[in-house]
Amino acid sequence: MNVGEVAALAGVTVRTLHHYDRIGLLTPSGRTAAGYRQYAPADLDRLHLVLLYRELGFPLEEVATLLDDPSADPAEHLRRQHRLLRDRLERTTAMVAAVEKEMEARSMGISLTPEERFEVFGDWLPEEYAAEAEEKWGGTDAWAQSQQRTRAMTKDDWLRVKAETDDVEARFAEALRSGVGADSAQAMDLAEEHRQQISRNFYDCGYEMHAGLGRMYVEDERFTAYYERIAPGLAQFVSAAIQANATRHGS
Amino acid sequence: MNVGEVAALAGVTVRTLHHYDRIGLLTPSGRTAAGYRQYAPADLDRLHLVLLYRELGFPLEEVATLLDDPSADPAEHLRRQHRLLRDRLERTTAMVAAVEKEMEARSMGISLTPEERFEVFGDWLPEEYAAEAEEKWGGTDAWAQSQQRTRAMTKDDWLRVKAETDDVEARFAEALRSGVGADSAQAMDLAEEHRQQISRNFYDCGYEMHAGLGRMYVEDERFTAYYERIAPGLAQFVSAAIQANATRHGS
DNA sequence: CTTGACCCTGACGCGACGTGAGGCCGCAGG
DNA sequence: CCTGCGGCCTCACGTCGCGTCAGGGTCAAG
Repeated sequence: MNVGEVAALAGVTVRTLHHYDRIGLLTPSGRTAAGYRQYAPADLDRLHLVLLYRELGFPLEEVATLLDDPSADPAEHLRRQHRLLRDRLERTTAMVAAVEKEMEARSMGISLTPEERFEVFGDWLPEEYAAEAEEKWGGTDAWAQSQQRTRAMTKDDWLRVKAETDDVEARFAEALRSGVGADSAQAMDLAEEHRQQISRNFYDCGYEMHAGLGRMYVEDERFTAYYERIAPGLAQFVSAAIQANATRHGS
Repeated sequence: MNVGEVAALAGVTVRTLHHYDRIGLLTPSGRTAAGYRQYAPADLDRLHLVLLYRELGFPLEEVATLLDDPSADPAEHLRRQHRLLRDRLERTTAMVAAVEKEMEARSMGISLTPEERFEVFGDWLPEEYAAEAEEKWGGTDAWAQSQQRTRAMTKDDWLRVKAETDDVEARFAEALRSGVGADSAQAMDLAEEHRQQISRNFYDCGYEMHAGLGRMYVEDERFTAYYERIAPGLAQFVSAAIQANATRHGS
């Protein structure tokens, strides 16, 4: 098959295929004497995967690394795409619910708080993150462990975990409001609880790794945003408390 | 509220807010003496709408026109967003189903045809299109009519329409395969049937408007892709048949 | 042997920001 | 009082995923 046919079949432009060829994401397996690109069935398979990952928000470069990973067979890709699509489904459902909630509220003359309204944008444990998390930490033991455990979670498990998390976060916020320092025993104890919670629910999180996480809370804007939405200054506070706790344990 | 706080609340970067300010999409309603951006609650409302439309794939410029349209009250936006989100939900569900189908097939050692695999990318009556269609034709009578009628459709209605459409398309494909010309009576009759189908189900489609549609089938790559997926050469064929039919009626 | 559809390779443009650079607030601590 | 230090400001250039010509070869049908 030549470019035009493939483009029509897959619903993309010819230019897109040229682009994928040039960046090495999808090189047609053959060329005619005149230089025409010739796509084999295997190329179509690959294109299919590419388009799905693209749709899910992966940058093309990462799609390439995913597809060129020799340790990932086709079934692996299907499973991953299935997971990501279901995440997306969940997120979209949540957004629909949020809009319906707002419509309801409007029709009753009530108005929601800003926090309520942006809720769905803040609760980004969603696909966008799933994609990136995998790039950053995919392949690490922690990641594998986390994947394994979360896959085994039922909806109830998940709600329990969420409740636990919310609880610690709320108590962090309270500590912050009450004015105690991030290096106070109270704050450090909360940090320790946070660490153990992660270890229990996701992956073995040692002090060093926990400290790394803490740093991320202030360096990655989205994590910062997550904590700032709970209370202004909370990202810094939690991060500092985690460092203090790690230091306390290390010394 | 200043930029940082708003950014944290909404889960976007400060730079994004700067950008929205510069392009006039979201201008903070005030500035301090020092030039600091000051966001009022109304600005947050607007930001919320912006982010939802953005998430739904609208280009920012179009978001601006949507939001600045004085004839669109907040409830209107909510309804539209609700609609678009539900479209997205449907599409994602279809994609999940497609992946599951492929997993099933793999596990049974069967392999799908390329057409089957790209199906979900071809059946783009989805959000992506909804967004664009509204930009191109929003405000025209045809669009309004179509909106009104499709809103009133039940799921069964929709399936019936889809079946009708598939039928005519299949007969077009058959005509093409049988080798009759696009200007044959057979082809023109099919074109006429196509026109009446649109008139019945969507909006009054006169010969001139139909000819315009036909042109689009070959000029817009995605329409072309849609027909090419049914049979190679079908986009041209249908388009030509429509022109011929319009000419026949006009002369 | 022409014609028209399809293919090629540059190369520039664009949308939606990311990412510094260089410099001005503003307020807590010495 | 001034000195940090985080937050804010405005350029301004960089990036990603293509869109869109420009200039030219290719191929099947008539």
